[in-house]
Amino acid sequence: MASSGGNMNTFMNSFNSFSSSQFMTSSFSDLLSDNNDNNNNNKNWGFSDDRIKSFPMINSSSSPASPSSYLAFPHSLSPSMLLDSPVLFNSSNTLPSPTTGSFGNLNSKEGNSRSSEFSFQSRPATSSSIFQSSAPRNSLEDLMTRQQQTTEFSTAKTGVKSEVAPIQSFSQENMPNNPAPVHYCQPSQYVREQKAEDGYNWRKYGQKQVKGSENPRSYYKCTFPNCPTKKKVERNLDGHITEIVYKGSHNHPKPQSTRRSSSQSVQNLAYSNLDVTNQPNAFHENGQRDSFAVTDNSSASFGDEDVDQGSPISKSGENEPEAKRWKGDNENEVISSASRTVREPRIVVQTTSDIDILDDGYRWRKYGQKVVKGNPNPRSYYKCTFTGCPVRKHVERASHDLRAVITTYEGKHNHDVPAARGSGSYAMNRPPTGSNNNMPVVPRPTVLANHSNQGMNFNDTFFNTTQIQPPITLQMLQSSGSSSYSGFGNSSGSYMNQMQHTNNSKPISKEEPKDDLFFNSFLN
DNA sequence: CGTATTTGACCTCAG
DNA sequence: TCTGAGGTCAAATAC
Repeated sequence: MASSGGNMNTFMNSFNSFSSSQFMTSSFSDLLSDNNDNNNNNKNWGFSDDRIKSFPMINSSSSPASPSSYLAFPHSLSPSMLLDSPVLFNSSNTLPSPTTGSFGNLNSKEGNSRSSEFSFQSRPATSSSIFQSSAPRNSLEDLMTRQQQTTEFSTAKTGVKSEVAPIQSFSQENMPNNPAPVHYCQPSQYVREQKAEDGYNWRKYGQKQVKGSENPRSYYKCTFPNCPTKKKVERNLDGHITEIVYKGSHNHPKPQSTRRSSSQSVQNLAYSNLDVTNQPNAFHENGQRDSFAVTDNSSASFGDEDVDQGSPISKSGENEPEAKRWKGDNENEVISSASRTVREPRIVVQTTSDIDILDDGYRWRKYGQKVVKGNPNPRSYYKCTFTGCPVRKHVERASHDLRAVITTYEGKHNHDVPAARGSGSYAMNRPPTGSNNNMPVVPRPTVLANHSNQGMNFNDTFFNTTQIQPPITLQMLQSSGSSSYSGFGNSSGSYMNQMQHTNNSKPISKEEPKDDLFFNSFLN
């Protein structure tokens, strides 16, 4: 925790600003409650390396990621749902979003022919307009100011000044009622669309065969001028994305144009149309304002999913030694956003954040907790509070890295993302664009996970997503969202307590007997 | 013809 | 210091 304290602080600062204006306390509490367990401070998160990968994807054959899989989804399921789904993308976000990955990522060149397009091309104009229009104009500035006012944190590890944790928001695509028809593109077609998968435009700048994996890894950069965000995508032989890792955070809003044109000019146009002022969330890694420090939270297009994975909340200091490797260290592998590859000092954003778990946009009710073998950290179990929704998830921190959080989803939501509590606006995760800018958004899992696991055995059914999250995040959330929380410095234990507190305090529907059964079934 | 992708070489860093 | 692996560059190529 200490190591990431700086980051958390940063994030918190941002968060605080949010809380005052845009955030709903209730939302926070929800978040908090959801993440309670995540707060564990244990340092040992015994995850295998595999699990740690940022975006664990899905099996190619049945993975949601595959175009075919998507096609299989009922129309009733919006892309957002998919996104929401647990796929952590995330980090990545990024996943259920799966991958937060992003659907785009789904489009793989390899293995896919261009003939088919698989992408969510059109986003309902309505939704986008709705969300984006409401953002407060000065929110960004306000936020910045607050950040400055807030105490500066330095990252313990690096000693670097606190970085701002970019907040992500979810895109409208997650919005329920999203009328926009989902267009599934054939793999081949979406090749170029791929950039848009997560709502941003990407340019591939490299590909390499990674040792130990037969899957080629592709490297992408955000095409937005001066945007440091990068992502690497691994696809299996079938062309399905198996892993997506985002690095850095976007310093600009997502392009609004629904159709991602491959041409740069078009992209620029789209960007230019965005009202940057509405992107308050922009955080600078240094905690300073930057001309472009705006994080696109909003965008959510799809997703959310993607969530921004690319725009992770926190980041690990660029200088942070630990955060530097996204490869080698299993601990940081998934997580780490700042890799040595990052040459720009500014890139400090990590792919995922602790918050992810919290904010997949859905409401969760904790129905169990258990310490599983191999990981001293308790695993919380949550159930979607939406009536009739069978989705469950459990969250735990990696034993080896507090920042890494593994979120596993089971089933798929049979409803859209609920609106934020207490506010007429979007779910906390998906703040209205306008507001969303202000709202700290939790990055989603980067990878889109397959939601269609219902009916599977507990162990087999859940999708695992690993996220690295700055430990701070949760606390930040608590403090910002809930008045009762103590400062950052709290020990993990206190943190947990707080979390629990939150849960209890918020209105919770009665637990269903089946929950218990469910819980018991795997407990035994 | 412009833009994006491919791909081999080069760079950086951890062990 | 060397080596290997991952990440990036940039010319060539494809679209």
